Amino acid sequence: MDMKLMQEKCVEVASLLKHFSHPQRLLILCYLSDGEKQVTDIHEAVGLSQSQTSQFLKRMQNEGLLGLRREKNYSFYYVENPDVLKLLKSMQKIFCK
Amino acid sequence: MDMKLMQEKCVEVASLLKHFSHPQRLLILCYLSDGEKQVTDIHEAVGLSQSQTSQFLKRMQNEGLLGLRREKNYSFYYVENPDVLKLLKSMQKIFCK
DNA sequence: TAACTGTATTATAATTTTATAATATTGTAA
DNA sequence: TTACAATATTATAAAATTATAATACAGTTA
Repeated sequence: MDMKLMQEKCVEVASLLKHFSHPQRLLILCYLSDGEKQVTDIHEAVGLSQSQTSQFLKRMQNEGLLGLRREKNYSFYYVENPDVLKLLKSMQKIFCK
Repeated sequence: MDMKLMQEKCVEVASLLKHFSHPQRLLILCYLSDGEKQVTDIHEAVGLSQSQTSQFLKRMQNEGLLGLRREKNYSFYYVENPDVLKLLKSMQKIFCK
């Protein structure tokens, strides 16, 4: 792979990986890696404030990592980007064995 | 894997992944993933200033991602952390095909 | 030893991210 | 329709990161 192409890839991938670089936000992603969850469950599971959890989720949704499904007055977030899911799985193999 | 353990892992892994979250720094890591390189080569390859390249390299060395070998008046940096190397390879599979 | 090359350091400004608190919105159930 | 639960938004303060410029240092070579 040539440097020029690699550079472009790195811009794209780094902007995804920004979201992996915060402990509880990474935990959110791991938590979501086995299926959709509602906001309150997420914020209680990872120990972030409701506000910050909501902000993080929204941002990750805006940037295409997560998807959102609304039902009743719940918001269910899930990992939408398939590459992100792949990466989470392979990180679990590398770091959690 | 339980939440408590996962939380600890995420603290550790997120601090590694911080270094993946900047485009040219990620490019440095990719560039080094096929072997050691000297600083000038690195900064020319990735298009960062000499100063910033040196700062990034030093920081990644301090945090255990990179190793350093000195020869003559050159500094050769290489990926020292084997998990980082594994992750780089698996990212290349996911994002660069 | 003087000049040069490669690398590191320092200081600082600019920007981005993170954290926190307060409040707003929306749907649901009493 | 009131009250409540779930989620979102806003503003702002604090902290961390990134960028830039200037300079220092160390080894090499003329």
